[in-house]
Amino acid sequence: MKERKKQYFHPIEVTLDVVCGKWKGVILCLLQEKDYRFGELKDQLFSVTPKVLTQQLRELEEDGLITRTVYPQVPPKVVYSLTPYGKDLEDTLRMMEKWGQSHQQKVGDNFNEEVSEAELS
Amino acid sequence: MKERKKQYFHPIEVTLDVVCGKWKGVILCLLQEKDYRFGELKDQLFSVTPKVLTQQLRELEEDGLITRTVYPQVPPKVVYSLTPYGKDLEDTLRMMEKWGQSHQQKVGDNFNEEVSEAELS
DNA sequence: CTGTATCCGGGCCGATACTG
DNA sequence: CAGTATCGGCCCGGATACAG
Repeated sequence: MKERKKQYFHPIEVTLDVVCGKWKGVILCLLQEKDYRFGELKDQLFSVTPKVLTQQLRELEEDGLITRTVYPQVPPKVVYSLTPYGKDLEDTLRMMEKWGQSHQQKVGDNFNEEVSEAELS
Repeated sequence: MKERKKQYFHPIEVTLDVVCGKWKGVILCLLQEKDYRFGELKDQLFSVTPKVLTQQLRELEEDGLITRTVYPQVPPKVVYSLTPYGKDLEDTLRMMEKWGQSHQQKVGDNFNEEVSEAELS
């Protein structure tokens, strides 16, 4: 899977190592609000494939941020929720969210300008 | 270089997109303290190659987090410093740093518990 | 509903050598 | 001192199909 045995020079690398996956940030933000089932997450994330979603969730689980609860029934039901360590990230995530909003606004003009696809020649 | 035309589902993706490079977190943390010259950063990061360091710095610059100031002299001198947007990340980075410390600590404790748990019974 | 199994392309990042 | 240039490996993440 994902090897995480490296030596860190700085504590922030630990956090980044754990949070830097294509969908992990959003997943963690969603789970701050409430627990989610696998399919609900898939719907929220819209364009994620089940394989990749499973990967991201497994890694978050291995890193101790979320728990996976299986309800033995048909059809199956699996609920993902935050561990205390995952909840400890809430304030951090909110700050990242805020910064992202303001930064996107700043760069937002650039993004909007290239909405027209007739750009490259 | 690095294409950043994607559509974001969530503001946090902007922040992660900008901060998630192999050395970007540490670089930003260092620059919170003081400005750095290229060689100083290279020394601090220890195992980074000049090519990769340049890449990371260029991307941070493109994203508006840092500025690159060239002093026209021989030998050359280039100083990297934070923009206001980069400075706005300070609190966020500190929180990530703190969480990283405690999480790393937690994993350390688990290891210790596994070894010493037999002594308690 | 909640996943696996396979295949695969791209880009991140490193090693090494060279330059103004 | 502060970078480029070139080559290449690895792994992340997507597409698609299948399964309990």
